[in-house]
Amino acid sequence: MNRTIDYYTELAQRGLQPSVQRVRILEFLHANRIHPTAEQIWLRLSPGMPTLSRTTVYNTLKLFAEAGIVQTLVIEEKEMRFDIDTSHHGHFSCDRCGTVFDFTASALSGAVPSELDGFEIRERHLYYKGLCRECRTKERRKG
Amino acid sequence: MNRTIDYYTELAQRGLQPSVQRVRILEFLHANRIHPTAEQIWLRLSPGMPTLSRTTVYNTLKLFAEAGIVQTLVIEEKEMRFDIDTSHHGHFSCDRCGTVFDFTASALSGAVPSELDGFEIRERHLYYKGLCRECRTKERRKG
DNA sequence: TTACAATTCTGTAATCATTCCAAATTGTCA
DNA sequence: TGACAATTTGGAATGATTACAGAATTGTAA
Ligand SMILES: [Mn+2]
Ligand SMILES: [Mn+2]
Ligand SMILES: [Zn+2]
Ligand SMILES: [Zn+2]
Repeated sequence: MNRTIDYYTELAQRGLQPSVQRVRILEFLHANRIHPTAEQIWLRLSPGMPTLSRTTVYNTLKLFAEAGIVQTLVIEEKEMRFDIDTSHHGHFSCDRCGTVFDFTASALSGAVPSELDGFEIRERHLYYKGLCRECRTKERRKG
Repeated sequence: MNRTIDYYTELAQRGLQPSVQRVRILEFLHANRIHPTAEQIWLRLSPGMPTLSRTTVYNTLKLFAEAGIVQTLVIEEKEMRFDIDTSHHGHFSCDRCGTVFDFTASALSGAVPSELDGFEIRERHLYYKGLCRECRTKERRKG
């Protein structure tokens, strides 16, 4: 089982040229389901690809988003996150540790309120914010 | 009926000093339910208050958010919007004209999925993106 | 009122994620 | 191999937001 080949062909089948950079970024997204930012991806890949440019990471993620390979999450101001899981699900962002958790959300698949009759809905997002279980425990210990 | 006095006392009751700038910004938010950005508020208020600083608008909105007077919306990357309506409701953002619409969303009041047992939920947001009715019509005409 | 401290406001500089852009590199195919 | 197109690179530009330090305003007590 050669993952690199898998992702190489996945890109080719979608009509995207499977450059080394694109395959590595796609690999990273599949292997690290952490809703990373562009910067996080660059930080993790650049040791193994010293010439990798931040701009390439940004360009590639934009390309992937347009091709429907990833969905973009805007939860915190300023930083965009990328999710290789494009299915309908909700996100919980911890204010303390910054982790973004997935959760099942039937609300995203149900009917649209009549107030939006005639609107064309292209994306639906549900996100919660607060403290994750671990961080909540830690906060309690401190008081 | 003197709105200025109303908002003056509203701030005072919340323990916030009702400065001229704060009252004007609060007035604006009540009168213009457009989920404005800080920049929009500044652009609309500065003609009548030539010395108003952008920084003051940002500081005041942060203060209002901490006091629970407004809720902050992060829908588009980079720009934060402010909503004087802090009740649970969903938002639809039009990709074409940028307008942010409200809609009723029972999903925001319901039960939390068991995946988030033990989590402390502080905020819930539901937002859709796409084309509003008007923009959809315009797009169709063009083909 | 007056004086002084505390709070608020102002304007410029700094920050930082993202985008722009032109040059360099790589891929395609005759 | 040679030409042309697509992709990558890295440094500069952008733009919303924040930091900061001095100026203005307000509150308080004599
Ligand atoms: Mn996810
Ligand atoms: Mn609203
Ligand atoms: Zn946490
Ligand atoms: Zn529209």
